[in-house]
Order: sequence, then structure tokens, then C-alpha cells
Amino acid sequence: MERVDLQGEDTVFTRTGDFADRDAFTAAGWCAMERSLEVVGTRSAMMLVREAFYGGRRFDDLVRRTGLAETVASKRLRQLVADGLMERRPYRVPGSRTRHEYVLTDRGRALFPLFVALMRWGQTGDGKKGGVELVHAGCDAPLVPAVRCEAGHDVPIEETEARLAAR
Amino acid sequence: MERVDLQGEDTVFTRTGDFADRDAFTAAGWCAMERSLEVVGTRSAMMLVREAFYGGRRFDDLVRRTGLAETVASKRLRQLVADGLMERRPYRVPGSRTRHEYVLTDRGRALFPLFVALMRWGQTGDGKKGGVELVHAGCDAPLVPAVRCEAGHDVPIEETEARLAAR
DNA sequence: CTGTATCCCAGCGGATACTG
DNA sequence: CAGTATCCGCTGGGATACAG
Repeated sequence: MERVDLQGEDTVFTRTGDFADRDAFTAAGWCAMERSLEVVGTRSAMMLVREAFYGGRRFDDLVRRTGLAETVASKRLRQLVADGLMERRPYRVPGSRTRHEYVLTDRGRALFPLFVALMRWGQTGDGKKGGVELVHAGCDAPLVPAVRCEAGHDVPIEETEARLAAR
Repeated sequence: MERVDLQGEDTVFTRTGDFADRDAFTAAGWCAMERSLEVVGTRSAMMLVREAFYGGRRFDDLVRRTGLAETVASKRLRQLVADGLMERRPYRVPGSRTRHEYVLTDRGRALFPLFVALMRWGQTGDGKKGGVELVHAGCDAPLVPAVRCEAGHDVPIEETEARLAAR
């Protein structure tokens, strides 16, 4: 069991286990991050999820607010539904015919921390101000992404360990 | 000032301010999320960042561990350096000629919560086990992404408010 | 070992036109 | 209003070949 400790000047994870090669990596079932990216790795997917968080439900709203072409929105929504992030639900306003609305599933809502992380990281860096910001209702303080462990500790980057899980 | 409250059955953000239209949105300086995606929205970018977190520094290591084609890795690394996520640093092993290593900058390390969020979201969902998992060193509990406000409160999704920031 | 230059293909995203 | 079909350009990523 190789143990590589690279902490120090440029702090990175401790790495336990031998996954230096792509082969070992692939054999281990790939990487969860890559699986995520195959679903939400496109601009259109995250923009539609964003608008769903903001409360958009109807096709027309989602298209207008994202600024995506209808054809792109259509295809992406279909895939988001297929991937289980959104649900396409029929509803009727009395007097008009049946319509559909797109709502986030639990799996879709689980993207909340990812969304906050993307928003926040995009705000820091360049000095650009303005745009939409996310705050804690009532408290009015901006939201920040954090990392914890399941035991409840805050985990700074230096205390992170990456290891090869048992099959 | 429009106020849209969509809490309830399918909980989403409260939305304060009128940014229902792409026009208002664009005028407000676009969206921080979209800016993030333009930098780290590609598979290759995040894979290289991942390997940098795992401690990879040399070009050859990064290529082998990501499995990316050299040409792709080369181009993407150059862009990551240009975008300020990585730094290309010369170093010499005595007796051989000068080489370069790629290390994350502060801005690159700031992707830590984003990385954890991507990893975690990819693990839930399908029943796939195995692969690399991130844990709290010493504690051994898996890492989870969280959302807080700058005042230190945990912020559940229902207490999130999206509002148009002043220019 | 650390790249770069070229060529190629697939997928994303847009424009246009058309349906229920 | 809520899409789908078709076509088309751009970029992401891989293969191959070459260079310091």
C-alpha cells in the first residue's frame, strides 16, 4: 500500500492506495466526478437546473430565462428527465388544456451545494460585481460552499485523504 | 420589486427582484455560474484540477493519470495557467536540465468545495461502488459538501434567497 | 521527458422552419 | 404555448507525427 504524502508548501490531498495509473483507476470503476460531468457537465444542463432552483417550471419560462435556443432546451430537458434530475409533470389549469411542468427531483435538488460552489467561485476572482447573488433568507449573508465530513467536522483541504475504496 | 415565493411542495429558492428575463439578467453582468463554467466547465479542466489535488505535478503524470491525450492536456494546462488556476514553475533536479511543474494557485485550490460536490454527487444515485473516495484524515468519515452563509449558519435549500445585487 | 502541430470526428449550441 | 426536425458552425477531445 503506497502512501504518498504531499503536504507542505503546496498543500494537496494525502493519497492512500495505488491509483497513479489510469488502468487502476478505470478498474476501480472510474471516477465519480467524471460521472457527474457526463450529466451536468454542459452549460445548458446547469443553466436549466439553475432556473429550476429559481422557480422556473414552464418550458417557455425556462427558455426565456436561460436564453437557450428552444431546440437546445428541449433536448437537454429530455435528457435531464431521463437522467432523473427533473420530472415532467402534467397539470391543468381549469378551462385550458393539459400542460406540463418541469420540477427538480430529489436528485436534482441534491445539486444545491454544487450550484452554490459554482456561483461563488465565479464571483471571486474577477472584480465583476452585480448579477444574482445567493443569500441566507432573513440573515442576508451571502452563501458559501463548505466541506464537512459525515462525522460533522469541518474539513480543510490539508486534512483530506483520497483513497481507493473497496469494491 | 417583485417577490416570488415558490416554497412549498417543491421547494426552491425565494426570488427577490425582477430577473425573469434574459435581458435583465445580461444587463446585470451575467451569471457567476456561467463564468465558472467557461473556465472549469470541461471534462479535461476538472480532471487536471483533480490530479493536481491528488498531488500530480509533472506533465507526464498528469497525462497518464487523467488518461487525456497529450495534446488535450497541453492545451488545457496552458489555459488553466492563463486563467490563473495553475502556475507553471521551473525547477531543477541537480544533474538534469530544467523542468516545469504545474501547481494549483489559491484560485485553483478554491475549487475544493466544487470538487467535493462533484465527487459526492457522482457517488450517490447509481449503486456503483468502488473508485476513489474522499475522507477526513484521521476521522475516516467521507467528505460531504455543505452550504453555509458568511454568518456561519447552515443554510438549507428552503432558506435560500436569490436576489439581484446592486451594481 | 515535455511538449507542439495537424488532421479528424462527435457533440454542443444556435437559426430556421414547421406542428399540435 | 410547447415543443420537434433539420441543418450548420464551433470547440472539445483523440490519433498521429514530430521536436527540444
